[in-house]
Amino acid sequence: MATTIKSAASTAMSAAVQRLASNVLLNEEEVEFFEQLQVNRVAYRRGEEFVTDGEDFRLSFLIRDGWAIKYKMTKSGRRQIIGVCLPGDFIGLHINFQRRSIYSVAALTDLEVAIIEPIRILEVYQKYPVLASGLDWMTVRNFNILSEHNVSLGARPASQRILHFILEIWCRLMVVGAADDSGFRMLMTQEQIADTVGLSLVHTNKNLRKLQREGYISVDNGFITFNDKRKAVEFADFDERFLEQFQTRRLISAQIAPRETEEDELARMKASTGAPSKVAVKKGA
Amino acid sequence: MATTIKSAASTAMSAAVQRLASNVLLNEEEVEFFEQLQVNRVAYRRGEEFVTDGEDFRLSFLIRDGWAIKYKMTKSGRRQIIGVCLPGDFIGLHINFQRRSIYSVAALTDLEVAIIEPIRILEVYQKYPVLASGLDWMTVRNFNILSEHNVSLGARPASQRILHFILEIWCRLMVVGAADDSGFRMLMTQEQIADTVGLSLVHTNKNLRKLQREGYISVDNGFITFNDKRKAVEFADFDERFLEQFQTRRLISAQIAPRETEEDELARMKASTGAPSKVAVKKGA
DNA sequence: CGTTAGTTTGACGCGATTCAACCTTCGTGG
DNA sequence: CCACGAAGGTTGAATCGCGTCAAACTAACG
Repeated sequence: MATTIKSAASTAMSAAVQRLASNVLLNEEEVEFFEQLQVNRVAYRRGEEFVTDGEDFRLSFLIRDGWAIKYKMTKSGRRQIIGVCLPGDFIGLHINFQRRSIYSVAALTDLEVAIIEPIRILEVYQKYPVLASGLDWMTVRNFNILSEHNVSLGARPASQRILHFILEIWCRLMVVGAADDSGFRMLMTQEQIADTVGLSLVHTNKNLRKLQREGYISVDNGFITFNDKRKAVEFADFDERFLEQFQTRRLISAQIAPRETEEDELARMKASTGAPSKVAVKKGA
Repeated sequence: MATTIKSAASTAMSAAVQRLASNVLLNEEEVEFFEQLQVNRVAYRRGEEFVTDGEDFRLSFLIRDGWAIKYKMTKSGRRQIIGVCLPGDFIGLHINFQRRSIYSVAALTDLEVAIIEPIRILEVYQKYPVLASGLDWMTVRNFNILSEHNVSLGARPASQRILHFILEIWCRLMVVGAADDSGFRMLMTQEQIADTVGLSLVHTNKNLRKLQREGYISVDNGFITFNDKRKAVEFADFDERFLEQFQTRRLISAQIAPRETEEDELARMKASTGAPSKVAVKKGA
């Protein structure tokens, strides 16, 4: 099962392009450019820390395959995982603004990433307004994810917090084709989940078992299945609009001829999930 | 005392410009344009909710004076405050991407805001690369603030969490000149603080008192004073780099002639707190 | 001078952490 | 091929932090 998912994610179109295509209509040229961005690749092994809090951080990463975590340590030695990075996610997209990292990043699984020089991202903003719009979308979405985490950590009890997190990961994996309707393979240990939802390992375990006992999820060898999604969403107080944000649109590329007028481009951005991006009014005014 | 601070914040240069100027070198033209952006003003009264979760949200706000909160309600009726908005902060800067709001915003104090059409923000990105760079900076900083909240909520005990939050607000107020070295006027009730740090009102009160008893802060009629900032920063596990981010640079405007070459512009962006922004390479390459 | 919003404090109980033990699976080396 | 250790999962019991309930207090305001 796991193998199927993995191969699906790494064929033909990269996860990153799938992510972008879920928000914005891409043409062939854009897809090609974005794939090209990812030529410079590196692999990390499970457990490897490849960005360290406080140290130099001048290159951006784009996850092609595998999962990673962004985290910080408190002075009392507790680890708080700030974000889980899935295929198609950037790490350090806005790195232009800081010379040193203010968090650490480690590979949760064996990892395949593309290393991207910040300059190339600027190039996206200069030359590919639709792609840029997609990147901005990703930034906004990450902000929303982080906000939801805040709500969970601050105002939701243990079991809801955990289920909410599981639902979030599932949504995000769906977009890049690494989950199916029934569920997904959870690649985090309970300790890592605990450090994400701000609970102790023991308490996380007990509530995870409770969620199973009460029929919200089934766990089989790391594969999490939702028995009744509606019930789970309800119980976890999961914002359905959040879910909508991740609904991938089927329309991808090849629907629009490569060389288009500026009006077409604007139209494509308007057709994206939301209003036109900041680059939309490129020369309008 | 409060009056002094307030008048200081609303004279001559707007808080927003002060914020931008703390990261980026602005010339007169840019300052003027940005002030002009804020001509369309509205006032809200303390307690008024002017953005509602789930409803239309198509205009951006820029706080000129007063404080506001962004929050969400959970289904169990708890309120989690996602962010405190201070003078110079945008609300809905990236609104282009969502038609409806996914949080509510309410005035914490009487509020004076500028209403800005998203199109005008696009204009900033088109025509004023240095200003745009400053806006991006603000976005990144907001992300960092939210990340720190995550760490606090997930991994820090009550008293540290509260003190950390107080220090954060102090830092942010310093940038816009609404706090001094000794402390600042806290304009939130304990209930609002509680909803921000994810604790009950009672427990927040008790720990707030403990912080006073143990000599970290003094509170006099809403004015919070740090008795020993070093000790407070240490106890709250407050990231000093976070603090540095907010250190305002003295160099503002008028240092560079209004009409400059593109190289000067690039240089000014490079001189900002960090590397050049994405708009830096406008026509380079 | 009463009313309301906000602060403060004590008592009680629950939820989460911690400690401690045991179990399973899996990879590695003898 | 089995023995062993390491990593991860599971469970119970004791403890502590935090939430809830309840009541009193203070200051601001009409």
